[in-house]
Amino acid sequence: MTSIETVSADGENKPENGAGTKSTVAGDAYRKLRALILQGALLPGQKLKFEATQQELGLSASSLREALTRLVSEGLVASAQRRGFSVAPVSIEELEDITRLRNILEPLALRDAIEHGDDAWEAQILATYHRFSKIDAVQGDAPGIVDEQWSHWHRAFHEALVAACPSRKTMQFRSVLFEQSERYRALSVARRTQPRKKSDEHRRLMEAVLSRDGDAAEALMIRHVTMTTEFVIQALAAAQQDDGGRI
Amino acid sequence: MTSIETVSADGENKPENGAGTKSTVAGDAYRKLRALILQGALLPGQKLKFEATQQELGLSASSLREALTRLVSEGLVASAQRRGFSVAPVSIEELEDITRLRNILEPLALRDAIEHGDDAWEAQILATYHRFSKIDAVQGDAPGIVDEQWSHWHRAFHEALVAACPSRKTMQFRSVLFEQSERYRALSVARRTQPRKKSDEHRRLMEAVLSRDGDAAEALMIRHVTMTTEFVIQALAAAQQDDGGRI
DNA sequence: GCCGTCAAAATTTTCGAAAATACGCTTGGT
DNA sequence: ACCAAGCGTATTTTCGAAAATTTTGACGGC
Repeated sequence: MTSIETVSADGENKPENGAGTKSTVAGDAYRKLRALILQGALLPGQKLKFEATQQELGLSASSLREALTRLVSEGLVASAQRRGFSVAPVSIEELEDITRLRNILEPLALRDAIEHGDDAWEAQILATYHRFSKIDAVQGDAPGIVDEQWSHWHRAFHEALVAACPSRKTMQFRSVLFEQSERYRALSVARRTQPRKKSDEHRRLMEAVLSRDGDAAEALMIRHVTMTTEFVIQALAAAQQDDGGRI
Repeated sequence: MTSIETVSADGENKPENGAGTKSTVAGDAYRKLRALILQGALLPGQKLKFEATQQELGLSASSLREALTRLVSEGLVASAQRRGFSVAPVSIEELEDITRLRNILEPLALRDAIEHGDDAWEAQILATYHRFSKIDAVQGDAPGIVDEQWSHWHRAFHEALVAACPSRKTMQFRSVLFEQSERYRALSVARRTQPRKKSDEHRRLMEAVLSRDGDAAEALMIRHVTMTTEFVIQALAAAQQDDGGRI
């Protein structure tokens, strides 16, 4: 048995692993579509017509269907039987639901990681934080722009924090929820009118984790997740007034 | 917007809804395969060759692929890139992982349900418990037989208990974990040598829930989940000695 | 005798077109 | 003028075969 494909987000498959990666058409489509949805390029509710989507990604119906099926089970795409697929709708209620569960699973994973983490785990946290903080510091304060690099390292950092958690299931669910949250954040960023205000939440979180202070880490994590959601809700609510609820 | 297909187990789609159900080939295959895996007819690790599986279910490669993809994301099937699919392997560690998370999510959903449940919810609990208890009382004590009816009403009862929980995400994850647990239980039943000993756990659980006693319900639920897992582990460990770990 | 290489066979993955279904529009009736 | 039914079009779903990849087995060199 070689490499079992995990259900979701394996962080990032490097373009090369040994003798050249073997990607699949359906897998590529899945990742591409996921990226488009996560960065808000495809809007919630938008219909994903086969012919158009197919052409855009350059693949056959069956493969596209496979990719979409995968996204459905991750909650990023909705499927109406025999009426095709569409980008999953968003709602403040759903975001609150996601947040509530995240506030349970993230601390759970974090405490596990703190308990089991080794030197490599610590190093990885430091490394990803470094990358993230550089980008975070530089990142343009111009609203309305979804920064791919920022998202990437933000995710990598959060992933690194909990990477030492030995529970596969917890990690899996956590990852799905994180992803869903990210979509909301991206949507709110795209609609944001005020510049983002930077914070040192991530640094403090990292420090608590590295000093193996479970209680502090949990508190900071919950605060981080909760506050992020609050900002997102504000931005979405404001945008919705202009939109007339278009998203 | 009519009916959005949910990610997993909608309990059971009735054969008729209004003007005749519209099933899809891929969806049927998905349900059929899932049933086979859950009742242990397909053994863990077993390769799911396309030609054979396709013929058995009578469908094309693409549709089968779609069904398998769905099962992968529910953790019942494993996919090795370009080397096809196989029934997800089992391990005591995984079962313990599943159990640990279930012991968090089930009580969470249960407390929510107790808080929000209305008369219809109570009625449904009573109804499904009635069906379940009848079958549970009669059920042959002969080991080695997986009773479809028992499984069905057992699941329905547990689903009914938490049905009033308003958190979609919690319900979704709970459902996935319940399903995975069921597979382990089925596998242990098939290998069980001693007759099952009946208990009144379910009745007491129901009573606590209906009397809206969250603490008692939580305690009973955790006990139920934990003890079930312990039995399963015992049976699997015993069987593994004979098998030489074949499953 | 063992290892690496190459080709045949088995298997999975992908495609492009056919079948099935839903949608919208016109038409005919009241 | 309004509704229903029927028909053509748009769209999704399914199929069966082609393409790509892995596995197997045999051969020849070391």
